[in-house]
Amino acid sequence: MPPNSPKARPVTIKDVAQLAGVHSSTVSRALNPATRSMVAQGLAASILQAAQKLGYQPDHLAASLRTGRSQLVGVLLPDIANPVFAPILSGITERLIEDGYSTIVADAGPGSPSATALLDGLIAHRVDGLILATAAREDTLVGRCLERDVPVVLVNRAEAQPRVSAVVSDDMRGMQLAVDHLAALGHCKIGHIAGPPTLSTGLLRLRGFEAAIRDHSTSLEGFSQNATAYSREAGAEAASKLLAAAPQITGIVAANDLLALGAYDALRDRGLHCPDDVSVVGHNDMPLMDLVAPALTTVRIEHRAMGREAADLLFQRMRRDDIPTRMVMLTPRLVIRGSTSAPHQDSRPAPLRE
Amino acid sequence: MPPNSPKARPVTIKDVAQLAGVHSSTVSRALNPATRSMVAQGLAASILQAAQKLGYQPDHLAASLRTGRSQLVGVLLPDIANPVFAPILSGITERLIEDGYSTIVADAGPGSPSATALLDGLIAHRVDGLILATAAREDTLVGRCLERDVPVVLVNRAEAQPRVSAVVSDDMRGMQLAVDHLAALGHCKIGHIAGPPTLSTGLLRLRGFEAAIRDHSTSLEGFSQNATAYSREAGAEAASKLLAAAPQITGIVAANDLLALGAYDALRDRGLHCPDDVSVVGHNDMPLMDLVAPALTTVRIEHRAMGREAADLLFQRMRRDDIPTRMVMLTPRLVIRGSTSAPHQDSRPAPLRE
DNA sequence: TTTAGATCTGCAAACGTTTGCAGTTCAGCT
DNA sequence: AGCTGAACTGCAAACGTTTGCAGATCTAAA
Repeated sequence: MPPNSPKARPVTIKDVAQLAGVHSSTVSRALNPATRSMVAQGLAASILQAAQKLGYQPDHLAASLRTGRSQLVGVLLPDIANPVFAPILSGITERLIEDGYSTIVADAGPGSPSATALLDGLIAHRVDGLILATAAREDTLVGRCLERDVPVVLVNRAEAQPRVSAVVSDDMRGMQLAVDHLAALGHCKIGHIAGPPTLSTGLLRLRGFEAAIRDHSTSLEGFSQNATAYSREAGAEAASKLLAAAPQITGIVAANDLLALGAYDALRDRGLHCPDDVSVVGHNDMPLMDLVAPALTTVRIEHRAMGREAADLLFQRMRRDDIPTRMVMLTPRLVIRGSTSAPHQDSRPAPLRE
Repeated sequence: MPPNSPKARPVTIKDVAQLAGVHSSTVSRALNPATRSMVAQGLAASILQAAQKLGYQPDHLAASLRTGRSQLVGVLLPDIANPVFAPILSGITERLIEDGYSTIVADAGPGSPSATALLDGLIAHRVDGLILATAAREDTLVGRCLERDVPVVLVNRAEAQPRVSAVVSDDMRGMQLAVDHLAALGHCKIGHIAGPPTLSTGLLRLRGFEAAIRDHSTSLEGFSQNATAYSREAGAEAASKLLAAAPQITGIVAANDLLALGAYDALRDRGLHCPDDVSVVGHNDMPLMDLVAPALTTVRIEHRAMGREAADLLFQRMRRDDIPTRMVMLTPRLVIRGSTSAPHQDSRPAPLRE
C-alpha cells in the first residue's frame, strides 16, 4: 500500500509545502494548533489535507532544536525494581502525557552508571525538566541541576535544606499513626526499624517515631535499630538485632514495607509469630501488601497521586522560574490488617525448636 | 562559584573552539572518541581542557538532528503498575545504557491516550528503535512501525505471524511443567484459568495446558475458563465460574500470577482452602509471590533477562536491517511453594457457612 | 628538488523545524 | 481617491551539531 516503497525518505514539512503550493513556514503555522489562526481557513484545511495525504509526521527533534523545548522530562529512580516506584512513575507519566510531554527514565539501581552520569545523560537530551526520586538529605545532584538551571522537583524524598520544590508524604505523621495504633491496642514496648538516616524518609520517620513515643511518655517505651538499606534482607538483620537487644518488645513499626517483610523473616527464624507474639506495621502500602501472610498493617501513601503532583509542580516551575519553591505534603492513612493485634497478657512462650 | 551567574547561555562547541583557538569542527572531532584520532594529540588534549574549563556539556539533540540517530529507544508498556513489567523495564534500561542509549517509556495503561497515539509520539521523538510489550497476536502497531521503518522488537508477547523479532518465554512448556507437577502430586481433575486469547501468552498457555492434559490422557481430565483480563478481579470471576462448572477439580493452573491470586479470593469466598481443598499454580513469579499466603507455586520467568535480551535483539536490528527476524524463547522453570499439595483422598468436606 | 602521500585543520552545508520581519493584498473608512 | 490597518504569506536566519570536501603543511621516497 505505501506509494513508494523502497527506503522512502521520511516526508518533511517541505514536501507538504510543495504539494500544497505554499511556503514551508505556512505549513508550520497551519499544522500547529496554536498558530493555525494565522493562516486563512481554507488554506489551512488544504494544507492539513496535503499533510494527511503524504502521511506527514512531525519531527519533534528538529522542532526542539529550534524552540529549545524538547517536550521531554527526565525521571531518575533509585531502583525501578522496587515496587513503590511503579505507581509513582505511573502517576508521573499520566500527568505528563496530558500536556504532551514524554518521560525518559533512568534507573540508578544496582549495576547502573553513577547517578551523576545518568543525570548528565538526561540533561544532554535537553530534558525540559527533571523529577528526582533519588534525593538524599544532602544531595549533590540538585546542585548540578541548579547550575545548569534545569527545572527540577523532588518526589518521595526531600532535601534537608529545601532548594527546590518537593512532594512527599508526611512521614512524621505517618509514624504517629502507627505508634498510636499499637498504643491503642495496648502495646507498651515498641521497636522501630529505621531506614537510612541519609534519606529524608529514614530520618523523619525515626523522628516521628521518637516524637510519638514521647507523646505517650507515661505508658510507652521505644527502641530503635537502623537498617542499612530499604530491603528485605536489611530489615531481617535489623529486626534480629532489635529483638536481641530488646526482647521485651511486643510491637515493631518499620520505616518501610520491605523492612517489615524482613521483620517477618526474622520473627519466623526465631520461632515467633506475628501478630500473636509481635505485631508489625509497615510503611508505604506497596502493591500486594494485603496478600502477604499475615496481611500487613501499614501506613498508606498515595504514590500515584504523589507522582501526579510532582509532575504538576514541575509544570508550574517550567512555566515560570520565579515560582517560590514549596513542599507538598500528602497525608498518609493507616490501613489496619492482620499483622497487628493486642499483645498477649501472659509472658511470651519460650520459642520451641523442633 | 559559577563564573558568570545570570542566565548563562549554555556553552556550545563554538565557545570551546574560540577558547582553544580552533574551528568548531575540530572541537567536534576532538570531543568524539571515535574521531579523536583525526586531530593532533596535543591539540586534542588542549581542546579537552578548554571544554572542561568551560564546563561544556554536549547537546545530544543537535547532534541527533544532524546524524539522524537520537540515542533514544522507546518502550511501550501495557501497564506500568503491573508488577511484571518492572523487571522487564529494568533489564531493558540496564542493557541500553551500556551502549549509551536512553529509554523513553510510554504507558498504555488505563487513562492513557490510545497506544497508537503513544507510538506516534515516540516516533516523533525520533527514537532509534522500539520495544513493544503490548503486542497482541494481531497487532496493528507493528505494521505502523514497519511502514516508518523504525526497528522494533517484541517482548513477553509475540505476534501470531512473526514479522519482527521477539523474546518470549516458552509458554507451552511452562504449562507443561505446571500440569506435570499437579499430575505428579496425584491430581486428576485440573482446571485452567486462561488469559485473553488475543494475546500470545493467553492463547499459548491455553494450548500448552490442553497439550499437557492430552499427554496424560489416561489419567487426567482438564477444564478451562477464560478470564477477561490479566487482573486479580478477572481471575476471581473466572475461578468462580470454573468451580461452579467443574466442582470436582482439585487443582487450578492459572495463566498468570494475578489470575492465581484472584483464584485465592474465589476459593476463600467459597470457604475452600488452598492447598488443602484446591491446589493453585501461577505463572510469572512476580516479586513477592513467595510471601503471599499460601506462598504461590508458579512458573518462573526471568523477566529481567527477557528485557536485556530484547534490548540486545534491538541493537542487532538497529545495526543491520537485513538481520533475519527471530524468536528467542526463554526456558521457564517451576518454583514449588506452598499452594500445591497432594489432593485429599476423601471427598471434599461440604463448605461450611459460618 | 620534486612529487606523492599522509596528516591535520578549516569551510560550509546540512539536518527539519520555528519565528521575527517585511512584503502583499484587500476591506473599510474618510 | 487616498489612507490606515488588518489579515495573510513568504523570506531567511537560527538552533548546535556532524561531516564531505578541499586546502595546507609536512614527511619521506624518488
